[in-house]
Amino acid sequence: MKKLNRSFYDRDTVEVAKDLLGKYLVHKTPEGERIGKIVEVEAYLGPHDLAAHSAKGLTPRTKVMFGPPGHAYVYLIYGMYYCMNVVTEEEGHASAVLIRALEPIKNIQDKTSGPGLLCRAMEIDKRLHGHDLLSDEFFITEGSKEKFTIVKKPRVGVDYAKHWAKRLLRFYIKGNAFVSKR
DNA sequence: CTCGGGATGCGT
DNA sequence: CGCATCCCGAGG
Repeated sequence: MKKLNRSFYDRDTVEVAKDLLGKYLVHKTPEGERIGKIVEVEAYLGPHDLAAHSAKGLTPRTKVMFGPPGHAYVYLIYGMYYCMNVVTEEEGHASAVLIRALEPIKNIQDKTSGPGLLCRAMEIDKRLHGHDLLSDEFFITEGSKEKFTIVKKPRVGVDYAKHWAKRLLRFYIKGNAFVSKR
């Protein structure tokens, strides 16, 4: 299937987030090619978005978010899970889309309903932090041409972000069984 | 250097 | 609701 190109990611973050639904995340590991369909995402809109890591400015950790679009921003959360984001918009904009749930398509054994779980199932860890998603081992492709309704909700776990916590920046495929339960 | 807390998930 | 488990970022 056709790999998404740079210009797909170099667009408005909310548009990229919604368009990522239904696409296929592919990671080629030594054990085989792991593929999951993206069914849930969240948009993080840059340094002015108090829920975004980039709101703390350009630090060693967030440097990738400030970089060019189409790269993976992977970080460790609560000392035990990794979360994966796709960097969006032009360099310096520091926006990203968090991948929150996948529907297993190929070579996936473990659970994928949640950002930490899907990284474990896809073998995504800090080695892939900053990785270019136009590479040949880790990328996103077009999905099936199915029709679906997109549900919009507040983002999960960002109550600290004042009015930004209320914004409807979480998107998922209505009725999909693999959307995370929260 | 210390220290508080986190875009989580699971068990109670 | 508690907790695992550790890196980051702020402050001294």
